[in-house]
Amino acid sequence: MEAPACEVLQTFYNRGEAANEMNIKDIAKISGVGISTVSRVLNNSGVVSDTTRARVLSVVKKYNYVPNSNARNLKKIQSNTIALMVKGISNPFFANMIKEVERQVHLRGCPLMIQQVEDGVDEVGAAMQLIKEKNLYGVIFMGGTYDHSEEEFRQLGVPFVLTTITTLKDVDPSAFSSVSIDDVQSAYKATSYLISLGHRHICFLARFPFRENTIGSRRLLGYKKALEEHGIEYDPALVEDCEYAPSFGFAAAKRLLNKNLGVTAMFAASDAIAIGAAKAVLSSGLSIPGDVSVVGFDGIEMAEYYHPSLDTVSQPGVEMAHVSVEILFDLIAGETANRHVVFESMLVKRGSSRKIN
Amino acid sequence: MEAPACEVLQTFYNRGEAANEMNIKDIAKISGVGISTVSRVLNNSGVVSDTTRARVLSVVKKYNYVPNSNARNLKKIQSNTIALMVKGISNPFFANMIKEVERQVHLRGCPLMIQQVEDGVDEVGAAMQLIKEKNLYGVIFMGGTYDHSEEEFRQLGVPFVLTTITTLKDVDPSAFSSVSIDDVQSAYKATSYLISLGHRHICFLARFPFRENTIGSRRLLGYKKALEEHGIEYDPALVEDCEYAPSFGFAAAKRLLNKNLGVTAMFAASDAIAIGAAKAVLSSGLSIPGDVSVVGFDGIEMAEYYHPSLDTVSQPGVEMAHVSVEILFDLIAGETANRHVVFESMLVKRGSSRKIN
DNA sequence: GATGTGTATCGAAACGATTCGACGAGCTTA
DNA sequence: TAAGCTCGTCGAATCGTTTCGATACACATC
Repeated sequence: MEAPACEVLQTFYNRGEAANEMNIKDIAKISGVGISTVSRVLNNSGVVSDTTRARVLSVVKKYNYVPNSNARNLKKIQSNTIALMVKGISNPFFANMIKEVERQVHLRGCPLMIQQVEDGVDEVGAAMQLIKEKNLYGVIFMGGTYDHSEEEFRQLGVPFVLTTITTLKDVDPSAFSSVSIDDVQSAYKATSYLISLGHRHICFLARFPFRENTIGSRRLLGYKKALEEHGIEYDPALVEDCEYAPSFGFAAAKRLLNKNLGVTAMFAASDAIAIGAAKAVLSSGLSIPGDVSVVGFDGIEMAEYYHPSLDTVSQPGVEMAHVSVEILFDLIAGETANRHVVFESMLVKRGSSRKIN
Repeated sequence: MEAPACEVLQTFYNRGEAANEMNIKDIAKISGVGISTVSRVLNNSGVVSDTTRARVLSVVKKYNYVPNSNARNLKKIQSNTIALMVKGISNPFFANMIKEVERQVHLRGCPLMIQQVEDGVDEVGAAMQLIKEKNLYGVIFMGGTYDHSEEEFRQLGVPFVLTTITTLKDVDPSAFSSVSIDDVQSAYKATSYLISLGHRHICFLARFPFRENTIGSRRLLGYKKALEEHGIEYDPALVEDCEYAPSFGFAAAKRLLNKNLGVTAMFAASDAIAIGAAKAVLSSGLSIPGDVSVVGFDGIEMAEYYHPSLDTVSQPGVEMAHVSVEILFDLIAGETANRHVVFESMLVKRGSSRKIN
C-alpha cells in the first residue's frame, strides 16, 4: 500500500500579514469609550447603555475584531477549551461519538482539543498536563480502562466525564461522572440469545490486555454468566484475544475455526471484530447464519450493510456522546453532584444468527 | 435506536483545588535565580550555566511545574496549537487520517484542535476566527471543496495545508500547499478497468453538491473520460447522487437497479458508498461479481473484509496525513516555498469485479 | 590601572484581556 | 443646598510568561 510522493509544483510562498492587528484598546479608542466598557459589551457583563453598546458593537463588527483568547484565559485563569482524551480515534464507533462530542461542544461555543491516548500511556496524567498548561474548562475521557485512584481524579481540578470507560475498582462514585452501558448485562443478553437459539459451542472474541476490569473482561463476565445459567461449561479454548479491528477479528476467527471445536456461533465484543470474523467464516466456505451464527457489538453502520447484515448489541453512541457533553457543561456551570448515566444497550437482530436443532 | 437514560447514582461532588498553583516566579524564588533564567532553562534559549540549569530543573521537577501556555502564547503572540478543520469526522477514511494527523502533531509536542465543518459553512472563515482568537501555529484543512480566493487564503496569516481538497479554480498554486491524489486520473483508472473487463453499462455513484469542481465531479470527469476513450456513450441515468455513507449508497443503488438499465458494474466514489451499493445488489438476489461488478474508492479496511472483498481505488491516507503534517511544520519552521504533493492512487483488485462476455 | 571582552544573570516592560474601586453626572430627598 | 443614591463609565492593577537592555564579575590586554 506504499505510494510514492510526486512533487508537482515548487513555488514561492509569502507569509501573510499578522492575523489579528486589532486589540481591545484600539476598539475602545475608536469607539470613544474606555477599555472596560468594550470588555463589558463583549461579555454582556455589568451595565452598559444601549447607545454605547451599539456604538461599540458596530466598531467591533466593522474591524472584524476577535478578542484574543490567550489574554482572556490568562486573566480568567480558565480557558473555554474542552479536551477529549480518546483511545482509538479511528474505531468507527468512537469516530461517531467524537463527531457528536465535537458538534455539541462547538454548539456551546467552545473549541475542542483532541488527544489520542495510546495503549499503556497514563491518560489522566496527560490530561493533567494539558489542564495545567491550558487551564482547560473540562475534560471528557473516552474509551479504555482506567486504573486511577480517587486522589488522581480529584487532582485534575476541573470537571470531567468518563465515557464508555469500564468502572474503576475502589473509586468512590461521587468522585467522578460517567456515561456507559452495562457491559456485563449486554454481553449476557447476546450470549443468552445465542443459547436460546440452541447454540452450545459459542466462541467469544475480545481484547484482553494485561489489566483487570477491561471492557473485554467485563463482557467476558456476561458471556460466562449466560453459559453458567444455562448449564454450559465454560471452555477457555473458545475465547480468543483480539484487537478491535477487522483484521484481528479475521485472524482470531481463523484460529478458532482451525481448532475444530464444532463452533456454531461467534460473539464478538465489537462490530469491527465481528466483520473480520464473519469474513473468516465466509471465506472458509461456511455460511452465515447457515453454519455459523455471528453477533457483534456496538451497532456501527457498516455491520448493518454487511452481507448478511450482522446482529449486534447496539450502544446508543450518539446519545452517549451527547449526554457526556451535557453532564460536563452542567459541572462547569457549577453543578456539584456527579452523575452516572447508564444507557440501555439493544440487541438488534438482523439475521446473522439462526436457530439450530 | 432510542435508548432511555437511567440514573444510577446521584452523589455529592467536591470541586478539586486549582490545578496549577506554581508559576515561574515561584520557581525562580525557590531556585534562587531570576525569572528570566528559569525561562531560559525551560526554553533552552540563551546561556545558562550547567549548575544553574540543573538546580532549576530539579525544582521544576520537584514541584511538577508546567508553564502556563496562555501566558506564553500571549507574550509570543503565537500558540503552538494546530487546528484541523475537517469535513466528516466519522467517515472511516478521514477517521484514519485524523488519527495520523493527531499522532504526528502530538509527536511534535503540539496540541491539536479539531473543528468539524458542516456542509455549507465557510471553513476558511471559521479557521480565520480561530487563528485570530488563539494565535494558532498552523491549520490543516481536510476534505471538501474550497471556493476561496487567493486573497482569503493570504489573509489567514499562518501556515496551512489543504489535504484531499479538490484543487481550486483560479487560485495561484503558490498561495497554498496541498496534499492530494489525482481524482480524475484515479476514476479514469477504475472505469477503464471495468471497461477492459467488458462492461458497457457502468454506473457511477458519488456526491454532487451544488458547487462545481467537487471531488464527485472530478471523479465523474475521469469516469466520462474513460467512457469516451472507449467509444461508450455517457448516460446520465447511470449516474446517481449520493452521500458518502453506506445508507445512501444502498438507496442509490436500489434506485439504479429499479431503472432496469442492464447495469453490469458499479463504480462508487467511496468505499462507504460501495458497501451500501453492494448490499443493495446482494440483497436483491444478485451476486457480486457474478451479476454486478463493484469497485469502490478510498481503500478503507472494511471494504477488504466485506464479502466479497471489494475492489477499490486505494488512497494512501495515512501517508497523506503524515506528509500534510510534515509540510505544515516545514512552513512553520520558515520554509517559504509552498508544496503540492500528489500521491498515486492504487487500483486494488480483490475479486468484486469480473470479466464478462 | 584603565580598557575591553566574554559569560551568567537579573529585572522591567511588554502581550491583551478582565475586574474592581473610583468617579462624575443626574436624580431624589430631607 | 447638601447629602445620598443610581447609572454609566473609566483606568489601573493583574494574570504568567518572554525578551531586551543592563549589570556584575572574571579575566586578558595594553
